[in-house]
Amino acid sequence: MPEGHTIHRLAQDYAERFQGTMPRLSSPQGKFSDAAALLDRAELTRTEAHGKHLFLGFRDSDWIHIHLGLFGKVNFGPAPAPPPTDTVRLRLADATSYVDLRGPTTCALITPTEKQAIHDRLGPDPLREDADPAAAYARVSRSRTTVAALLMDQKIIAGVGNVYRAEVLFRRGIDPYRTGRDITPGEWDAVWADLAELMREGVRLGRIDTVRPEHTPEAMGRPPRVDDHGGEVYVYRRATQPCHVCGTGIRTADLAARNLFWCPTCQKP
DNA sequence: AGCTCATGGCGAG
DNA sequence: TCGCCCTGAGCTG
Repeated sequence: MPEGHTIHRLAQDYAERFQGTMPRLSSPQGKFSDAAALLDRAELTRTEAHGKHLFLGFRDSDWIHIHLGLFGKVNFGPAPAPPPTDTVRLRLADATSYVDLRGPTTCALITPTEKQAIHDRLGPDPLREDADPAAAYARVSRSRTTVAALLMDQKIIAGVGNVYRAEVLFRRGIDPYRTGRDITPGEWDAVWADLAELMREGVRLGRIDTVRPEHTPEAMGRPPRVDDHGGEVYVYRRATQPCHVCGTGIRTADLAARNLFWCPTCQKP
């Protein structure tokens, strides 16, 4: 379940196992059979991530565009690959390993032109070298929309999802309902820098950890936290529980069909 | 067995 | 803003 860090990690993992090899491609589910047949035993030449979009490059100019959506999952394993279940959209397999893709919103064969169009409609990605935070701020600072909604808008900044949005706003002490035009350049710089650091750590660890050392359960004398999404966070899915910093009950609300979480004390208007 | 919910995003109105 | 698409886990009964 994917925010940008997951996708960048997947780009690395696909490359580590298959780059330079000519894997078998198949679509046991059937929805990607034609393209899989076309690229069967073609060389995987490179992989790339931009925000939540994953690109697998074959030969010189064939790309598979993958977007996991909310439900998509990727599972790697060692050869021999087990018989696939009927929900596997795409399997890559070679002599040493296999990888199964299930439930993606998108899995499509695209041209370099179509790939470029996807890059063009995405905002800068804090995990990419070519990212320009000023381009994002130019749009944020002109908008009357809430900063919480802007952070989820992939045209403005690519790769941030519901967890990073809630956590970075908490860490910077920013009320989620402030508007974009109310965010100062200094605040945006700090949000961007924080996201870049948190997401890089997310790629490395494969999970979202946002709690500073001084606020961990051990440091605060609290019992160790058990959470079903795996990471240590300040506010995400902690509605009504006490804030790790000030003890105020964490609040939650619907914002653009997603659950928003924040501390009304630590995040001042 | 059926319901609800989840780190996402699209198109219609 | 709503409905819809993709899947699976964790409930309830």
